[in-house]
Amino acid sequence: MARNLANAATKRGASAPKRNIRWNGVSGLKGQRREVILRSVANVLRNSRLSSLTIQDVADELGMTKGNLYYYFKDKQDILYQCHMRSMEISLRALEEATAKGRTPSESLRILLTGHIRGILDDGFGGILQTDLDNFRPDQRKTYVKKRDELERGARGMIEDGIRAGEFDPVNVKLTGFAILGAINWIPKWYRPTGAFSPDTIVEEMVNYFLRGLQRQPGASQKPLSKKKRQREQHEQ
Amino acid sequence: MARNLANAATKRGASAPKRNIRWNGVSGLKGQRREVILRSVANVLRNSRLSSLTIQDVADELGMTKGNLYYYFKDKQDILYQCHMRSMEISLRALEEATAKGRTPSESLRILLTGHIRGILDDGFGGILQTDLDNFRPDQRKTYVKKRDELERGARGMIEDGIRAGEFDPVNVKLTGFAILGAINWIPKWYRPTGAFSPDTIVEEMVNYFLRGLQRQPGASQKPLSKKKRQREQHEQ
DNA sequence: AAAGATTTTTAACAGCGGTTTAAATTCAGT
DNA sequence: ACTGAATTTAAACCGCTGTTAAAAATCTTT
Repeated sequence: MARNLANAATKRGASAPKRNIRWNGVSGLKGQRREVILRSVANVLRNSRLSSLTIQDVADELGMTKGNLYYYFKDKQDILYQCHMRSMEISLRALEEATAKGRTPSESLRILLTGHIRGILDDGFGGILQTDLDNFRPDQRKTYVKKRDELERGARGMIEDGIRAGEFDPVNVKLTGFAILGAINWIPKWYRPTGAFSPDTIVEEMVNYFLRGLQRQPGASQKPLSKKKRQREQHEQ
Repeated sequence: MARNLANAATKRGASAPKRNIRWNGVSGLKGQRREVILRSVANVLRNSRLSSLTIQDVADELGMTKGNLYYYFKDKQDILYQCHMRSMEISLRALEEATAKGRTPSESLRILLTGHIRGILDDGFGGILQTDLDNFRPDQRKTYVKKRDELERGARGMIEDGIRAGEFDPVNVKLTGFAILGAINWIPKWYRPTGAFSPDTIVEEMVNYFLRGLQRQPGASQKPLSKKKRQREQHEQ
């Protein structure tokens, strides 16, 4: 019964029991198992809804006792936080790829949004986005919000670039960004892996729609962009 | 101390204490107070986040004890359900207005989305949308989902009409509908009444963006709409 | 002022779910 | 096989929060 986690962890990597690292490092054995647990949370998240995400559920999914989870994580909040970060990292990778040189704003934005959506659909951490950050510890919230802002700023930057380049209509960058990212964040609410729409279809169709709304209309009036008045931030959580 | 609710209820309507109806009707005294309570939930929802929406909070907001709430509602679930319905009714009113005769699809859709967003921003029940329907009683869920589907079908219908009329691009109606409504449902996550954006601005900017993404591009290829293959429903909650 | 219904409070209950602790088990290395 | 470290379990704890029941207070009517 004590092999469950180990089994899960080494399921893919043959049966080689050779483990030379034993300490508590990021990539140590304990660290690996932490990842297994987090992936398991993602699984639970896929099926049941967030409101019923209980420590017990996660333990059941793994076939271990809930007490054991506290050997790997400080508390539930910590687990949730880690999930948030995993999810965010995937999206930030997409941002990185998107901001590579030599792309038009449309191309960049398409890559970013595609990667962002795929991350939500594929890795299963999407559902975590519904959680609010209220019971994060200050440092956790700070770290997470920083990265989230990075993502949002990235998306907004591309929209701005597109407007400046005359490729996009002069929309309100911030609100349009909220609209796009909000629509994406909402996906886990209706998406079901067994449903009618494949991730490919969803990505294709949604990203197309998002971009079409930005594309400059030939007959549109050219409003002068950027009055440069830094509007106060409106974004609590 | 027993006047709190009454005070709140009659705050606006002068100090006339005449109450001829006493029974438990929809519009009876008890019914009126129920509305006051629900509005109070909306207030709590505006400030704190949903995860911390506790019966105690609601009672505090009203200046009464939590036990008293059970004189007006069966249980917490019931309260939440009522909030859902209030919120939905507002949106359905917008749908009704939007589907009046003699409007183009764009016009209809604009009215619907405007009313829907305004409802979320103004009445304060928007935050309730984050809740999942898991712990609804079957009948509650059925009733609510029926109305929600009505709203979604309404929106989709307008998109379809627009495509048929050559006014909109031939998008995937369902997914585009998810995108639009999802973006709207997400609004309570970032909107703050004291923030930089007024409801007017938000409505204006978002609805414009949503419609621009639908508008037929002059050079776009005309895909034949409606293969009529009823795709399986993908929408659990 | 009294009676009866309505409304509110008080206080206690109950269960769920996160957390802790110590004991038991497993594992790696000798 | 033995030892100590790493891992897991079992069981209990505990606080929070929804809920209930009965008593107290208030209001309405006569």
